[in-house]
Amino acid sequence: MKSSRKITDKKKINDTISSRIKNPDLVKKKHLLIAKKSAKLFIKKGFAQTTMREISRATGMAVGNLYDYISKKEDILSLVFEVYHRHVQETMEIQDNEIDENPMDQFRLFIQGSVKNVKIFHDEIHLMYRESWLLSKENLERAKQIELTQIEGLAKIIQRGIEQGVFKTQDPFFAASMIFFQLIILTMRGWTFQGKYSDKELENFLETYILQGIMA
Amino acid sequence: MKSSRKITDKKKINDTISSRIKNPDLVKKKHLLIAKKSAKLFIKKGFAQTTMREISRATGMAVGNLYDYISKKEDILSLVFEVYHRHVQETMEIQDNEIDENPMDQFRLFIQGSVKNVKIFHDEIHLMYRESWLLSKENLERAKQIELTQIEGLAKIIQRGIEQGVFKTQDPFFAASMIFFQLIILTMRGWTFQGKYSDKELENFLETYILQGIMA
DNA sequence: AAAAAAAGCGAACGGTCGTTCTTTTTTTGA
DNA sequence: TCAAAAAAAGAACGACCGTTCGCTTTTTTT
Repeated sequence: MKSSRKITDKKKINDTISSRIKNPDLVKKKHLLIAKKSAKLFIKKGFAQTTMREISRATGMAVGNLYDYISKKEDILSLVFEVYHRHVQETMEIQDNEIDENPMDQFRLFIQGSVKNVKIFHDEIHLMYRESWLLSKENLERAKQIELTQIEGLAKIIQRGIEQGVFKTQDPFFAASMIFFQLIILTMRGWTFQGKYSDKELENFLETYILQGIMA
Repeated sequence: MKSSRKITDKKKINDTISSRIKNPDLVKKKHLLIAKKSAKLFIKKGFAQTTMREISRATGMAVGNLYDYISKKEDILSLVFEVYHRHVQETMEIQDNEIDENPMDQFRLFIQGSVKNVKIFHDEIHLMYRESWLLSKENLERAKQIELTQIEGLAKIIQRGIEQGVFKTQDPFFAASMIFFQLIILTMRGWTFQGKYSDKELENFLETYILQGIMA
């Protein structure tokens, strides 16, 4: 029997990764597997330094089989970002449901939630800030957009705080951006504080410092 | 005549890069050339994605000749960092000569000087934050140490400001770290502000925001 | 000016990488 | 139950990478 597998068989389903496999549930399952296992490797060794053979070993899938689910190595990096972004957006939606609180409480809640998220996704965030520039133009644009949405959400909280006189800052979006970056500092420069402060201390310092930056 | 070039000929002069070439001035000159040209390539394509052949073309040196001045590709990354660090330390020494100012002025001077430096070395800083983790243990340790020294310098200024009642913060070193990170964030996430603010506006916002974080 | 030393050169080597190809195994459905 | 479709497998391919080696050219020394 002639093989039915030609490169031209690969489908481009909307804006997701192309795949030769027919069963969409299977594709979703394997994409998640590939993303999770690869993320660990990328974090440890970097994207460029991780080989397809290593990914094959980590996922338990043969190299040829991997290429039934992706079309190039870069697709795997996109998959990793996709999985992380999906999670972020899900937790964002939960936060959005609590809009009628007062700005101060909402702000603290946002900070605390973010700190928790940063802790959980420490490695993934580090990876994204290290290697997002390797993404294709479209995928990079999408990553930027998601970050922007998050910053704008925080800016809105600050804006309401200014209107009610509890916060004070020259520009809410600028302040939101700075706070956003301050939140991820632990991810990128953790070693600066290594051994100097306890986790609790660090969290406390961070929240106080951020607050002082926008308090009226 | 038998070639006198054996790998074992290479000298390890103290803690610098090993080289087969005898003339130290020539080594220094070529190391600088290699570092400057490679930095540009690394910034554009990343260290792992830049080939020795590209570095050869950019420097005008044959590949074999490059290896007369280094012993492995990673040495070139170290060279790039070395050149940048030397510059940073030089500008730091100038700033240290002005210790008897009042803390507020000194602080502003520090911030303005840093902003200027960040602007000049935008690409190099970006590169270092992206790829420092590829360095060998010793070189990474040295990079960390230099950053730490800078932070401690800022912390000392803040400390004096607290003693004189102009600044107020829970922990000077923590505050200094946060400020330091805020200063370089523009390098990494410049696109967040792209088209939103002018350069002058950005500088002004940044200084004001940082100041508010530690003002009494 | 000749010999020795130093510096420069680029083809060639061995290995590894991403990707493809063909075959084998498993699943599906009539 | 068995043939057709789908999925999995891994050997093979070709390109390219970092590095080396032996040679040539240039500079220095006597």
